[in-house]
Order: sequence, then structure tokens, then C-alpha cells
Amino acid sequence: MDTSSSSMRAPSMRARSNLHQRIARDLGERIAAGDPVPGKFLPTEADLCARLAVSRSALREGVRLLAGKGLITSKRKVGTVVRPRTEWNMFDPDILAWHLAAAPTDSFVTDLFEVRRIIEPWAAALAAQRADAPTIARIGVACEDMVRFQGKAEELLEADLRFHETILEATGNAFLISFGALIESALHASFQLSWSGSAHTPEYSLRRHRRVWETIRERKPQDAFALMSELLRSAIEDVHDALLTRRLAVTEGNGLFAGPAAPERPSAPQSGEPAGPAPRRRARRNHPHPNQEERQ
Amino acid sequence: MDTSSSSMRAPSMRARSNLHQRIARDLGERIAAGDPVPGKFLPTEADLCARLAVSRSALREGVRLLAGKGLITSKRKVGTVVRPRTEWNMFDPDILAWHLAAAPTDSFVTDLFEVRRIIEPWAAALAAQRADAPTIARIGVACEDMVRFQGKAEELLEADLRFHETILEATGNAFLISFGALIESALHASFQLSWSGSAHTPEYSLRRHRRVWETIRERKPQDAFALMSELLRSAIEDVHDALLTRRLAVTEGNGLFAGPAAPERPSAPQSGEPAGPAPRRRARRNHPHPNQEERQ
DNA sequence: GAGCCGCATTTGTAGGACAATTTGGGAAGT
DNA sequence: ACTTCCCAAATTGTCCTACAAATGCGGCTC
Repeated sequence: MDTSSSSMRAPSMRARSNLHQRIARDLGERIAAGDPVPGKFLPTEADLCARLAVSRSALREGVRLLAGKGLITSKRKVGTVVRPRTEWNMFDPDILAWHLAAAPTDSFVTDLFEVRRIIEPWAAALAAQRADAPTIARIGVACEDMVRFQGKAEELLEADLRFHETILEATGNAFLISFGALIESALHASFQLSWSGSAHTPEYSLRRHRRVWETIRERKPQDAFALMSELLRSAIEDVHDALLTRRLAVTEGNGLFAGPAAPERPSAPQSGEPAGPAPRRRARRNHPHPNQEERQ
Repeated sequence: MDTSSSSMRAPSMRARSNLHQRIARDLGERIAAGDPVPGKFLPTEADLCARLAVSRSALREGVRLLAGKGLITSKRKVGTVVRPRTEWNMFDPDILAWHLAAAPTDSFVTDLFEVRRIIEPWAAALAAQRADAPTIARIGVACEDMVRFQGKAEELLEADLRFHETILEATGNAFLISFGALIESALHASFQLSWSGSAHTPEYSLRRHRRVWETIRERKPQDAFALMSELLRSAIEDVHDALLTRRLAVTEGNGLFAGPAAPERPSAPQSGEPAGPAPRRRARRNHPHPNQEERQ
């Protein structure tokens, strides 16, 4: 793993954070990008201390930070190994950010929005049932801020995030609240992807947000569910288009295995289609979870 | 915070783990139980070192472990503060385990199953679309193991968990896979709650599991969705009954504020009820998320 | 009374020493 | 030649000490 290049990047950037936090970010971004691939070992502490030019205390505290997120485990005499990705805490805000720092994979972004589309309609429905007045008001404020900051992308993103996070909060469910990190990651991803793409006009998206808010305010769970589903569907379309564009631009035709692993059947004609995210087209999904456990 | 009693519990139990891991577990269980309530500070490092009789290095590494999970943050001269619960990583396996170690709150268990009921039907549907043959076979093996271990609670629990986790894995979605920890927590909770309760016979539950598997094998997403919903609904009923029993046994009438904060309306009569988790009765939900940020 | 400064406290970093553990190879015995 | 046992080297784990840096607080000055 090449630590020389990025370890001395932007010496004063993020100088506010502690050393062990910077170390954790450095190693975390690397690991998320697959530098020491799961199953492989990090360099020894002595090596890392020398390469990063830090003391062993700071290095070990940074490593502990990553261990707390499930990224790595250390054993005496053996070393520090990167755990399989299935063990990572994919809802951890830092891990999500580190994934985005490296060029986010198609599957990463797709999975992100898939989960959003499962969770958020329900969150909206529950919010419509349970939200108290002040929280509903805050959702409204977020909507207004989105209109207000329509020009400035930075603030618009923040208001958009606040809109969705407040809805999660309104459910009162501690676990749903933890989804905020995932949404933030998704918004950043779609921002850095489809900064241009967006087949839908911003006004269109803003109106959708406002309509979700209105259904919550009016205590109509089913409508909130449906409208949030719609909102996410259009967002996914934008991101999907952006991904297609990027994929065509970067690499051409990864279409091996475009076949019958998962039969297309857009929606098997059975009893009524469950409301919400429809079984979507996804011709890729080539990786059969090879359970990679190789050691170096 | 009283560290003297529990810090020296079971001196040889878990002697396999490292010291900083034991420290993290000790502090983590305490914090999860609300000993230093969010917003309050932990004792100083010097204090903790003295109370736990460990070196500062080991203590700090344990604290870093907790910081990696979002439980606490440290600042120079200020101290180490417990972050608000909304910032905790509620999908972290350790945090979930620590919550269960203390007597799990009603709302904890309820929220747990609420999220399960949102996620898992979709996971089953996606698995029915995407699962490859070996994974489907493993789901079947889990079913058979559940039948085989019907007597022994320990192995039954393990097979049950394996059933649900394999379905998550079959979706191929990295984030859904991270839900395994939550399911494990839920199973342990329902085990330690309704060890007896279960209005439904075990055979009934086993048959439900098997039918979910069959729909996945036969690539029927909608049926998988519906059956998994049913399976969870009955599981929730059991747990809910157990909670009621326990609540009546332990404390009587915490019914202050049983009022109009969230109007009852079991399901506002609108367009067709979305399939899946129905808006449920929940007369409690007393905590209006007071954003407690008090400092000591 | 208000504003500024210094001091004390607390966490952060450095560095060295030794302990514990496990891998792997080498030696010895069969 | 093969197996078994043991020792030694390598690596993380723990302890210790010292100092650095930040920051809240009290006191001092104007």
C-alpha cells in the first residue's frame, strides 16, 4: 500500500482534527478503496509509524477507531487484517464518506438508493402518523429552505438532507434515525454524479418535496408513502442516467453475464404488486459473493 | 458512574479478549444503559484508569473503540462526552448487544421489529429475484436445521438467524447485509423475552419459514414479500405479548401522557393500504425527542 | 462592571520498555 | 524420511513517563 503520496496531501487541510482521526481517515479511505483488499494485512505498526511519520500511540488509536467500525481486527503476532466487507458497518457515516471519497462504484450507488427506496416511503408514512407539530413545522422549513437556496448547490443539498432526516426523526424510531448517514451519502453521491444530468427540472423536485410534506402535515400516511416513493423513483432515474453516462464514458461494455442469472420478469404477474419500489431492471450483479478470504 | 461493582465481575470470563476490548465493553454497556446519560461526561482519564486499574494507553484505546461507533467524543481540556443517541450507530453489532445486555427497553424492541418488518419483506422479494442457486440451497439448509434443532434452543436460534441472514445476503445489497446484526439482536431479544410466551406453536413458525424459502426458490417475489410479512407479523405478536406481560409484571401503569400526542387512527381510511407493515397501535411513544443536551 | 490574561486541567502525542502470543522453522527422535 | 516437540523471532498488547496543546475559568486590571 502506497502511503507516501496521500499521507502528505494538503498538510493544513483538516488540521482541526486530531492526529489519530486523520490517521483513521487516511487508512479508512485506502481500505474502502480496496488498497489492502479484505483478507489481506496492513503493514506492521512499525512500518506504518515510519511511513506516516507518527508515533505508535497515535497510530494505534487510529487503528482502534477503524476497529470500532468493524473494518479491521488485530491479533498478536499475526497483524492487522482487513475484515470481509460483509462485516463492515455500512451505515457508519465515515465508512460511507470514505466510499464516496474513492470513485463510488455503480453497485454502491445503486444499493444506496435501493435501500432508500425501501426505507423512506415507510418513514414518511410513519411520520404522517406520529410526527408532532414542531417536527412537522421543521419539515416545512426544510422545504422552504430548498426553495430559498435554489441557486446555491451547497445550501440546497443541506436543506434537502435536513428534509429527509427530519422525516426520519419524526418516526421516533431510533434505527430509522440512523439512516440519516446513508441519505447524506446518497445525496452527496447524486450531487457529485448528476450535477448536470437531472432530466427533471429542480422546480419539479421541489414541488414533490412539498407535496410529501403536505401529506405528512395532513396525516395521510398512505399518500405520504406513495409520494415519497415517487420522489425517490425520479431521483433514482436521474442517478441511473448519470451512471449510464459515466459508464459509457469510462469503460465500454461490461456486459458479460448479461444473461439469465436473475430472470428479467419485470414483475411476475402474481397477486397485486406491493406498493413501493418495484422489482427493477438490473442486468449486472455479476459478483456471486465469492466470499473472498484470501490471505497474502 | 459506579465502576467498582461490575468492573471486577467474572474475572476469567471473556479473558480471551484484549484489555481495551473489555474496557470498551464495560464502558459501552454502561453508556447504553444510560449511566452517563447523553450530554454528560465520562470521568477523566485519570479517574477511569484508577477505577478500572488499567493503564492510560489501554483505556484510551478502549475509548477510541467507542468513539469509532459514534458513542462518545473527546476534546482537550473538556473531557469525553456521551453523544446524543441519535448520533449512535444503531446498526453496530456491539451497540445492539450492549443494549440487550441491559434490560432492553420496550421502545428498543418495538423499533427493532418495526425496522425488520420494513426491510425483510423487501429482502425476501429481492432474494426471490436475484439469489443464485447455491445461496437458495443454503436458505433451505437453514430451514432444515431449524427443524432438526427444534429441541435445542441454542442451535435453533442460530439456524433461524442464518435463515434470515442468508436471505439478506441473497439480495446482493451491501447495506441490507449489514442488517444481519439487527436481526441477530432482535432474535436474541425475542428469545430472552418470550422464551415461553409464543402463542404460536413452533411447528407453525417453521412451516412459515419453509414457505418463504419455497417462494424464493420458485422465484415469486410478491409471494415471498407477503409470506415474510406474515412471518414477521406473528413474531411481532409474540414479542408484543411478552412485552405486555413483562410490563404488567414489572411496573404498573406508566400511562401518563397516554393521550393525544399521536392520534390513534389505526389506519386512516385512504387509498388501498400498502402491503406490509400496517400502521400499528402504539399508544405510548411518550418521548418527544427532547434533544437532551444537558451538561453536568 | 467589563474585558483581558494567565494558570490549571484535561486530552493528545511521543517514545521506550517489556509482556504475551503465535507463527514457523529447526532440532531431535523415531 | 517423517513426525513431534520446542525454541526463537516477530508482532501486537500493555505499561510507563514526559511533554505538548488547547481551553475553560478565575482573577487581575482598567
